[in-house]
Amino acid sequence: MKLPKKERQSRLKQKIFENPFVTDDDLAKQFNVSVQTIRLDRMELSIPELRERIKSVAEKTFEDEVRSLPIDEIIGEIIDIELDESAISIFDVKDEHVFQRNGIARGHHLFAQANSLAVAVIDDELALTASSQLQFYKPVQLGERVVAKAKVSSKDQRRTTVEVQSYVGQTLVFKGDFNMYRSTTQLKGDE
Amino acid sequence: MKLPKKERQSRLKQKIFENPFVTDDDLAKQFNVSVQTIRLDRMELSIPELRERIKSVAEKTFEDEVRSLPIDEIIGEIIDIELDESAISIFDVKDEHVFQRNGIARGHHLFAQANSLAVAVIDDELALTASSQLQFYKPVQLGERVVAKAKVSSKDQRRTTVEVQSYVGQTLVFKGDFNMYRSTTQLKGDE
DNA sequence: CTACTATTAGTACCTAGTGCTAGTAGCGGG
DNA sequence: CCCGCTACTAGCACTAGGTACTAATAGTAG
Repeated sequence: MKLPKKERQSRLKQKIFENPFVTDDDLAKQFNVSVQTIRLDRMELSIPELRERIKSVAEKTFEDEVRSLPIDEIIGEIIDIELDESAISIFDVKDEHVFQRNGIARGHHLFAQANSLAVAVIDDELALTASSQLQFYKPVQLGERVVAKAKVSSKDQRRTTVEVQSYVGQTLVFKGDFNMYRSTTQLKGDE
Repeated sequence: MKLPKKERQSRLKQKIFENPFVTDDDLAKQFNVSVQTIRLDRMELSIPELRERIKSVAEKTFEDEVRSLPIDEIIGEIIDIELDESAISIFDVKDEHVFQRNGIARGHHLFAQANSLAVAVIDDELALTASSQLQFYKPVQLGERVVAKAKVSSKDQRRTTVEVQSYVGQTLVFKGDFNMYRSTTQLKGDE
């Protein structure tokens, strides 16, 4: 019934990573061992206690000044924004964003960063992407930092056009033209 | 030296808003009153204790984080594939795919499903998206099942064009034309 | 003087731990 | 068969940052 130590510890690590809000007691019950064993495991794995874990998660958000902006659903970190004008975000390419076999960032992450930024820059209750044209100029590699710059290029009653250009260093790697619906009533289009 | 009650309470509120990580003890020293007074004030103002405050901040971040990450797995489930010909995948729209405020699926998930499918249908070691044109016809709602159908429409030495159409029931909700690079050598383009 | 508010003090209890000591169960080697 | 080792368990004292409650005191208004 009980797992070997190594197995338990690696699962423990995973569990806590997935849900840092879990107590030692919960874990002890899940793994069918004593609380003490869980604590020994945490020591060995250098995993801090529940409250410290929660605190560090909270500190991360809190330190981000951008948290006050209505940006709770953004891919990448917004570092500058002028509503209905322009915005800049950065996105660090990590393991989970790339193809395992060649370390190239998957396209939808670049799209997601650009599209989120296009949504964020629009100063309206609702912003949905109606259509877009994308160009992927150069593969982005693991570890690179993508800087996306959005500019509102035109605006009428219902629609706004946002141009997003993403760079790695000085190199243009991606460009997207987003045609966005605005306003409070949703008719067509997505996001 | 000591402030009147009302004044102290409004400053207390402000202090805690600015820095939710402050303890009652700290506050008591700052306002030069007893810890009990601070606690009575918090009760009257319905401000939760330190740990609860930290926890709620952490929960907010954590939910945002897990929301932006799971774009990684192969998006949608491939239910039929004929290499270099066509493919079909399904994608169920869940909580984590939609905007909280209106339950509409975020565009990059539809893009990700379509783009993954375009990559999958190509019978080559490497397939990267060079460019694409997207149309979002209708918002997709939480709980809906999106069926994406990919068709290879043209093919030459280096490039393949894949048309993907996504449906909810009989309704076309999304269309994407993907211009893909193939082969083992990577030159330009992403994914 | 009494009533009332604001404040302070102190106690028991809570959670989710740390840090420590001690004991046991199972296994391999000599 | 005992020795030593690892893994696990158990218990106790203590901690922070509280809750919930009772009681006492100071000041002020009627």
